[in-house]
Amino acid sequence: MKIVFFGTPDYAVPSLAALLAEASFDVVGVVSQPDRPQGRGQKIVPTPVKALAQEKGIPVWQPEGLRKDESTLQALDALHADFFVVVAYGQILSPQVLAMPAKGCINGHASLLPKYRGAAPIQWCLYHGEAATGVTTMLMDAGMDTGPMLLKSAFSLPIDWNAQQLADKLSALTAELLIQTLLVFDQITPEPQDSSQSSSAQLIRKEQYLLDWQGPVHNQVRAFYPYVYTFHQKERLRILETMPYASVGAAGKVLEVLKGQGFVVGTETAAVLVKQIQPASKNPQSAWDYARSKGLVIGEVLGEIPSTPLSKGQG
RNA sequence: CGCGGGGUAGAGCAGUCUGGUAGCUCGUCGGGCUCAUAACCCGAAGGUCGCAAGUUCAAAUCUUGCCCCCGCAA
Repeated sequence: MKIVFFGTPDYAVPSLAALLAEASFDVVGVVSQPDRPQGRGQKIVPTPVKALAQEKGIPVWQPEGLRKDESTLQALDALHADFFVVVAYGQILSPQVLAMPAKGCINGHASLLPKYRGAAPIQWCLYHGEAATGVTTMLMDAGMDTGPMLLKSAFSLPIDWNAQQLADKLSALTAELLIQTLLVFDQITPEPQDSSQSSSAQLIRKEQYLLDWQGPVHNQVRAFYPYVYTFHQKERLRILETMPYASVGAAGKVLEVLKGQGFVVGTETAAVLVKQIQPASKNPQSAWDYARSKGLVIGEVLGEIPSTPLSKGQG
């Protein structure tokens, strides 16, 4: 069975690895996003999926825009694949591409469809405080995650999981479910999605990282981990870990400082115990350490955005 | 050469400008007090001050080079 794999980040790597490990599958090509400058110092690093593919000697294509890249399109068509398997690739497949493989294009999506269609299902699922989630494999069509569903795998979602933990779990689960889907593909009856039950998981915008003390603080922190930040003493302060806490107080106000544990901050609804934080330019540290060294006192209010612009390079 | 912050005891920090005994809070260990405690009191252990060279009578501190960590921006 000839397969072409489409994927880019770490999240997709277990899926590619699982396909490679299955003897009856022949991964004849890999498509990934172009390598882009990343991180401090603008270093260009290969995408994680590309790195694995190259290690295994599999040809890799990295078109800037797949739908218009004629040479890549021809090359993919010439592979005469049975399946295209797509996991977190990062580009939309045009109808021309979707029609290439003999049996179809299969996508592993990180939600229980039709809920959370789109680019960021993991984050929005956490943000809305879902009690359960899972992965879905589907036959792709031209819409955004609207194709007929093949298999699902669900589990209950612990209250203290953050996006990273959930992504790790879903990444592994996606790999398993994809293999299973491919192995029994001919026996599966695709099930159309009930679009009336659908919701969409929009791309994350940078503004969503600014903590809203009036909102679902705990869910925001874990959904957009580790990027959620607020301000304290005019400095950026990332909030890495919180837990719901039975107390009431004004949103953003420090209510208690708990020795060895952290500090409690009021929100619109209840309160949260802040456990782990990261000041700008520092390594992550416990909220208790921070409270002690910064002289955090009860009654202080977090989240006041400094009126003076941050210095160059910090904006 | 994108902008910037940082590396001092197990943890978080001060001290560096203006060179002169290595300091604070917490933790740990021992003892005491208490009905009791994450509270309080007394005491102790624990550090090549990121690495190297230089200047100096003397370097955590000044000079030069290097390593590592992180925030922003992309």
